[in-house]
Amino acid sequence: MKISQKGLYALQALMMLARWYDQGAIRIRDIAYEEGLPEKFLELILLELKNARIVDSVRGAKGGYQLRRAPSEIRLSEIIRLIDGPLAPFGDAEQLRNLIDRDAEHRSLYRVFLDVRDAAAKILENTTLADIVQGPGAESAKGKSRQPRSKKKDGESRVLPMVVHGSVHGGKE
Amino acid sequence: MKISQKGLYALQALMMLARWYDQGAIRIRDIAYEEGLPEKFLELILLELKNARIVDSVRGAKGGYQLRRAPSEIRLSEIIRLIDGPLAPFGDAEQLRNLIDRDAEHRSLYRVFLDVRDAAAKILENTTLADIVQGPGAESAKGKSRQPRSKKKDGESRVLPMVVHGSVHGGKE
DNA sequence: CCATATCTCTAGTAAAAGAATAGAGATTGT
DNA sequence: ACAATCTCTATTCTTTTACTAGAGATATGG
Repeated sequence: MKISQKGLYALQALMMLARWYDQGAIRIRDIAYEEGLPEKFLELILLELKNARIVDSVRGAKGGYQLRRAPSEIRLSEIIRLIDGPLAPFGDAEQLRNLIDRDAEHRSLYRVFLDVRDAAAKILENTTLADIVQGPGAESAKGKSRQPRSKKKDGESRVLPMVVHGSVHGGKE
Repeated sequence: MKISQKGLYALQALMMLARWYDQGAIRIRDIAYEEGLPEKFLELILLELKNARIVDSVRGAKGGYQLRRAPSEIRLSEIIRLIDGPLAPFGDAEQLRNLIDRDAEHRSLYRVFLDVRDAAAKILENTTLADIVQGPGAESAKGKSRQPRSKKKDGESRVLPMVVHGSVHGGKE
């Protein structure tokens, strides 16, 4: 399994959308600017995420993108599979299982590949966007709580990114 | 981490050499034929493995390749790193650690990547060629013993591959 | 010491994937 | 109507992948 630049961009964009979950649509331009991503390329990525029903778009002026589900319902595995393909280091899980069944000579090699895939899948299936952002979209469903999230009382304190230039609709514009 | 065709070829070739460990050098042509690999391409791969001191070559007539160390001393991680690069799904371990230190915004994402890398590394570091072949090179140092190896009394029974066409020097030719 | 079998090494190459860029079209808010 | 946005198709440039070709070096056997 390999995460491409495109895959990283997708994850960064989604992390940003997760931080602003439920606060309105955000323009491509703002995501690109804030995350430092190539705008036109990001367009294609968001379109793909939209077709996969991970994000929703609002067209026209004041349009933009937003998450379609809560950050805690979006697993990293889903995003990576979509953008970069299967999690297995070689072929995909089904192929590997077939090879294990049919190719006696290399069976145990493929078994190792499958083990690696399973290990990666386990982590990526169990990590959601909520697990890797702080912000409105945080608070994971499962008590994973990787870095002990800062004890801020939540309610005020929403300074966060996007101050210099960009904006969220409903924000300061 | 992604295993390329080339990486798979390397592993297949090494598995074959492991099966015949300590039984003399084997020609590129025989490895290619038995494993069904493109000969000229395999040449390059073996050369690379040689420069990395994983295999040894014998030049001239009756020449060929053989493992330089016991199969139980050759970890899959070493081979894959050589042919396909770092085990991390993005960048390499050091890069990821740097990003975790410096990029607060995406820290936890990179942490996940590092977790995935660690999980893959753990498996691949702990699996040697001896773990994935049966033959003279088997019997791993560690009691991993993935598939309960067939209870053959060892001593006779060495029919194995390479009958129709190929040959090992010291074999039937 | 010649002929042959092998590994060694440098190039080259065709196809695919990766990483964008360009621009016209469709929708919506004001 | 008009500007701001997303939508969609095409094109381009670069890198990587997966090979192939062929001349050179070295050892064996007769």
